[in-house]
Amino acid sequence: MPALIFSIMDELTQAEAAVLEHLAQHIRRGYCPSREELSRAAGLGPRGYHINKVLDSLVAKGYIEVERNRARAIRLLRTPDGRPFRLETRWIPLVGHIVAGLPAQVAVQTDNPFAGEAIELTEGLLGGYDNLYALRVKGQSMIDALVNDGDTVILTSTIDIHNGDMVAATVVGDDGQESRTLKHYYRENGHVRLQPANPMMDAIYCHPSQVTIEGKVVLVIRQIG
Amino acid sequence: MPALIFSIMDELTQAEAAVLEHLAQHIRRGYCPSREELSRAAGLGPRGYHINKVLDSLVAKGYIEVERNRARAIRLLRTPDGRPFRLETRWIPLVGHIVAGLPAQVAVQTDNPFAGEAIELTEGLLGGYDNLYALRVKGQSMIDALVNDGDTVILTSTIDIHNGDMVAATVVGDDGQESRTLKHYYRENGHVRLQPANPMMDAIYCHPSQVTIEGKVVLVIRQIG
DNA sequence: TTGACAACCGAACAATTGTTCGTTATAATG
DNA sequence: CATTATAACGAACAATTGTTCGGTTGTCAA
Repeated sequence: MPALIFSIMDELTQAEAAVLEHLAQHIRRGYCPSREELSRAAGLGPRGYHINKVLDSLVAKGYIEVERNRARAIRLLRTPDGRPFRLETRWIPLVGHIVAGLPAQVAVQTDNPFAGEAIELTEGLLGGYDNLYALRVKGQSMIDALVNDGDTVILTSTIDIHNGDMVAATVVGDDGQESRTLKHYYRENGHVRLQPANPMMDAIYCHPSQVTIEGKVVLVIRQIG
Repeated sequence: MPALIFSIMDELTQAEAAVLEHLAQHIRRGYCPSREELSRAAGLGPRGYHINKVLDSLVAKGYIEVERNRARAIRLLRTPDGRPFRLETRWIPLVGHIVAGLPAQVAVQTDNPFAGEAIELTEGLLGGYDNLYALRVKGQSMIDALVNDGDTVILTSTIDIHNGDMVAATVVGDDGQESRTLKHYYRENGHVRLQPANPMMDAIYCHPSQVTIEGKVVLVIRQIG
């Protein structure tokens, strides 16, 4: 889901925009600037403490929050362009691979759950899910799910699966052979329908006992180049 | 690309871990805590300024940077689990849609280039590219590129395209009909080969004059559920 | 011009916050 | 047990930083 639209924005004076820009840059590099630094940034002289007026205005317009009588205690809520300024990212552990047919080779869990590789993602991509982990796809066995070799799949191990969810499932075929696929899951009168994402492919029908759900697919990422 | 491996980590004392955790939480919520707050968080009494020892140790271990004689001037470099703590995300403007066959309907540019929808992504996903924009895929015309209805494609308008790059290209057919596709681009002896990502599909060959490159595809994102 | 008003400057003040230093407590070591 | 070292505490101090207030400048309207 893309972000909200912030086209309705209060106008910013030149000083206000300068202060916001300086704030954003400084905070990204570590911590909040003092009012004197901000004052300089706004072109208000070395100790022009008129900066409070500017800050008050920015508070009124909803861009920042200021804690009174505390040093460098300004919270940046939105950047000059009006977008929310958040510091919310999450590291998703990459726990293994999905290989053609084979059961997923889930990496050994060390004592530190974050010891291995991981991917940093913005909260906005993760849809509020918890218990997330990532698998790297090896080979082209998932092409019917529109997932290519090298793609990264983010899954949640949350247990409740609803009809229509895309899941990583292990299917035991009639010949006893196991295979793992990414499919849309439908539970319907006594059997399980696994529907490929590619509408040109046919669904698989099987008995519930043949299917083990590994997790629900939340996100697929394909980095190119 | 997943992040580096941080399995080699200095051990943290309980106090150090507590301080780091408190720092991370506080900074995520806006700004850096003072040493007194940190002291409490580490269980070191209301004004136990032994906190400096803990901070020095964390500096030595590379977790934080401290600016001397400045209030709340602590830079968090890594979270307690050893992962880099960065605040680097970018908002990619969603400028329009790719619709089956039709030329991309690029949204009207307002005076504010960030007025419309946008997607916040971590730098790690963007591979250092600049001039990025996002297109939302409508319909299933890109399935041969393993891109589904609803997927988001991130492109860079950087002009230099190399052989093998995945590009958004507009192709003028022999009948004069325009169509837009996502394909791998190869320039080879006098003609252009556009190779679908799906290895089961065939390439398209055409004359350079028939092809207009819109941009290079950097990332494909599919949000599910 | 004159008055009202807002923007801007600078200095004094007050509060917070970081630093230093001496002391006490606890643990380790012989 | 004595000794040493380290951790912890708290108060005094110093530096930074936020706040207030009086003043200057400039603009606009009457």
